[in-house]
Amino acid sequence: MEIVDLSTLPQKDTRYDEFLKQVCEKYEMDHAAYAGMNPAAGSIHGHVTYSDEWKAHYQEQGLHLIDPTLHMSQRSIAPVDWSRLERGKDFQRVFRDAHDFGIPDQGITIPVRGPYGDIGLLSATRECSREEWKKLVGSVITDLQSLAVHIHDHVMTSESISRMLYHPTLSSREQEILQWAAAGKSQQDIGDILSISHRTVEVHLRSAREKLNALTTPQAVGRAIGIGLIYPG
Amino acid sequence: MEIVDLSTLPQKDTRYDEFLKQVCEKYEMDHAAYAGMNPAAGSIHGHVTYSDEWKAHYQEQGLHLIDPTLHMSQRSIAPVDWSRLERGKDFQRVFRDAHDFGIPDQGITIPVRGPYGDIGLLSATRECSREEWKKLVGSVITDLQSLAVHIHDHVMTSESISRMLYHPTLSSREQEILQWAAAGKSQQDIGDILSISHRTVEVHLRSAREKLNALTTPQAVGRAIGIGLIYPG
DNA sequence: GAATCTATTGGGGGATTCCCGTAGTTTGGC
DNA sequence: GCCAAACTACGGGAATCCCCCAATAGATTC
Repeated sequence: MEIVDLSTLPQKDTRYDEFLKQVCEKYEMDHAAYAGMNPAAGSIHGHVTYSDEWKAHYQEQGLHLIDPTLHMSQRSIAPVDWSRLERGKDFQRVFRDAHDFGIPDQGITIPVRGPYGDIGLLSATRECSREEWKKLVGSVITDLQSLAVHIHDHVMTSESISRMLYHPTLSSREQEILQWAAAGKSQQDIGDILSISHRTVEVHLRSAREKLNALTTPQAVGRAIGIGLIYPG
Repeated sequence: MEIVDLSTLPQKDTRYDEFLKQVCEKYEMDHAAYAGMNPAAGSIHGHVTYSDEWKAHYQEQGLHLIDPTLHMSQRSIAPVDWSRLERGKDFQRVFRDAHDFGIPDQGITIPVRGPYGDIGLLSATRECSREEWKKLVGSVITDLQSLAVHIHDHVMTSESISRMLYHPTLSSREQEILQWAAAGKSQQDIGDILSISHRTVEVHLRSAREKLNALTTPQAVGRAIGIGLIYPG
């Protein structure tokens, strides 16, 4: 996974940073962050109101690989209050570091999903008492959900980023062969079915794995199904 | 695609119908409808406040195959006002029929996506002037977005739906290991992660394949994702 | 015409999966 | 208490997958 800090791009679009700042002000938050990711394409990109030092540290340390807020988002639909995250090793690591940069572990993340396996996350943090936080969240969560959809939709439909993040396209042969693999056929079977060498089948499977950023065929099949390139066989 | 009317099931859960009715009342709508679909698994299920006659007609005619509100939802993240739908052949067909059953073509559909490729749609309609409708939508859309997430999350995690769709149930260990396989881990990797022998991992994968009636692990992963037992890793 | 991409086939070899067993412990239900 | 099922663990051997390499033909692009 590679991190792309959208604010450093040449076609930098300051509207998003501005947008996040406004979110902070309007909803009385310390920080707001948007992250978009596409596991199949293997990319993460984002806008944050955090300090540049934290951004640099986060990227240097590869914290995106263990960030529990990112992991959570891969399986949740509903907003997740950080207090409900599992207090594991990764959590300790990320939030201990975050604390050193003045970022509290009191926050909320709202995931939204797009049609191409893309995931958008809108997070907001605030340092205050637990009671105060609960009350705040209750009063702004529906607005934040709406904003999360809005910003993710906006980012994904913008030309510059969508080209980077769009789900990979398999060649018709790759798609065909992956479909047979999902149907439980071995490489030899597929070769016989398509009247080609099982060697060739393996080549196509490999390139399909590469395009889907998958380490194994099972993972490739899973991702292809997840983004609708093939169907469960 | 097969349609399942959740309200006709023996384990019928009237809370959803009740919920939709309340949505109508609270937000001054004529009708509200929830539809959940999983293109990968090829299923559609739903709750509606429409008349039984319309439900029957809809299913008999197979209107779900051409319903533009369903099609739209497969590629959109943001809410879609029906006035923005393409006025094509399918639109004419569905909404002409709908009109005969007292359902207006003024409505809005809010799509939400889950981690398994599942899509939830919350729709609401109201017969009134264009100005009135615009004003109404503006004032309730954020609430509806929030409700859409809520109901879809609820339906997808409810026991009844998963039982209804006849899913083989994997043991927690099998599910866990299959999830790691979908994440691209080898049997040896998984054994190391879970601190068990890679032989044992293979046993669990085998029984998972048997339960899913799959010939290979890729097929098992695909099916498990298709029916929502695991998510693409 | 050259370069690039895709589809195709092949060899060799190591890594991995998969199927055939056996067997002890735990867990939950009857 | 008993039984079925799940979970754990181990091993041999065959099948399969996966990765390295190279090579040809056709289509498209520059």
